[in-house]
Amino acid sequence: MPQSTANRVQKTRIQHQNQALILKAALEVFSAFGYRGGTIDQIAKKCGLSKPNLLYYFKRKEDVYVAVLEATLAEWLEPLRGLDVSGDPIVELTRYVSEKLEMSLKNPQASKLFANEILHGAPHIQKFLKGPLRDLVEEKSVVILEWVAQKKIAAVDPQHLIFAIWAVTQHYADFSVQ
Amino acid sequence: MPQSTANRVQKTRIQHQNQALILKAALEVFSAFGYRGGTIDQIAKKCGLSKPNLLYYFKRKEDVYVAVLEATLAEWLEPLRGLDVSGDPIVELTRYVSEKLEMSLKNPQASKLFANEILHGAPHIQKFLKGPLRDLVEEKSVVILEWVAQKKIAAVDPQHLIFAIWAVTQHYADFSVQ
DNA sequence: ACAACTCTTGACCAATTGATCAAGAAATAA
DNA sequence: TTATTTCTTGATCAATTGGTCAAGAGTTGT
Repeated sequence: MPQSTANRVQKTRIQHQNQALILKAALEVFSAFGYRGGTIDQIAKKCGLSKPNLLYYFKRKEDVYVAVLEATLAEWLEPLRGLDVSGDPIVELTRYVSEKLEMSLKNPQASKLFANEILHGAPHIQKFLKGPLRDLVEEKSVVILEWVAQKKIAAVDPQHLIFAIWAVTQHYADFSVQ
Repeated sequence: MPQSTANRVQKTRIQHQNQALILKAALEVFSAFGYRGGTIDQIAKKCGLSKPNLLYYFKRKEDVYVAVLEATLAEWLEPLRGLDVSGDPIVELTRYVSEKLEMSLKNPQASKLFANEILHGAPHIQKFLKGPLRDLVEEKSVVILEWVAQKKIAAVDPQHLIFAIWAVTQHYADFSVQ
């Protein structure tokens, strides 16, 4: 039993390969149908594994979903790193939005995945935002709060602002595809 | 058999009452969990009817969903009526967005319902846009196309612009609630 | 009161779905 | 080779869910 139980830390070549297959298929399925709409049967069929085999790598459906979110979230937040407190808020935020939009257009599936997650109250994402990625979000929240304090921008909850930018860029990406 | 079969046109008092109950509960459920996530059992329990009784008024789950969409869509498009071709595009569109945002804030459930629908490719809504509400959308599409022709705004697909405005205002509403 | 129609529901069904398990096939280590 | 670990899957389960049906309860018009 890999992954879940902790008796094996090292990953086999096969593990790497199959987990990648699963995550790729899972992104397609969950982005198209949402968490509840997507089934592990679909995912298994799409990546050519049997259902029990898929469940050998990820014990529960939710584990697959969380893994997909986690695998995509880091890349997703990347454009946020560039936010510079010493820059002009308009310029900085515009650049961020533009970078994010470009990324959304290139990867509309990830876009839909997160949009769906947010629509349902972001129950899974919040763990990550308060986990390993907490630092980044907090750091940039400070930047935004600084701008607010300097009255350069209207008073907003930084997390909400970030989320809102996500929503807007994601939807623009969705419509471009449609 | 009311509704589906056409042997009864007149609606009973009880029919009116129960259909209203169902639609209200269905809006709550579908907006919270999406179409595939929401169940008719949930809806039935929420409005105090038995499941077969609910299915007496709406034969299929999809019928309930479509009915909710239809019941909400008319009110939803209302702010669009005000778009005036002779006005300034910026002013007109800004006013529209602001009216829409206010409505979204007042009715976040409808907001989430449509957001979910759009995320999944708006499979049901398109029927309405090309149905009884086609006129309104087409009329305002002409307005937008006029602005485009006069180079007052960038070239956009009017339907996409309308959808985009929906998406943005809806998400702002969602985050305000959260 | 009577008949006709409308409404309501418990019981039931078939399909889907997330998940398990034992047992065998493959790969790896000795 | 042989033993051990990893990988794979057919068969199977329990729960959920959309939907049906027949029979009874309630309502309404005459």
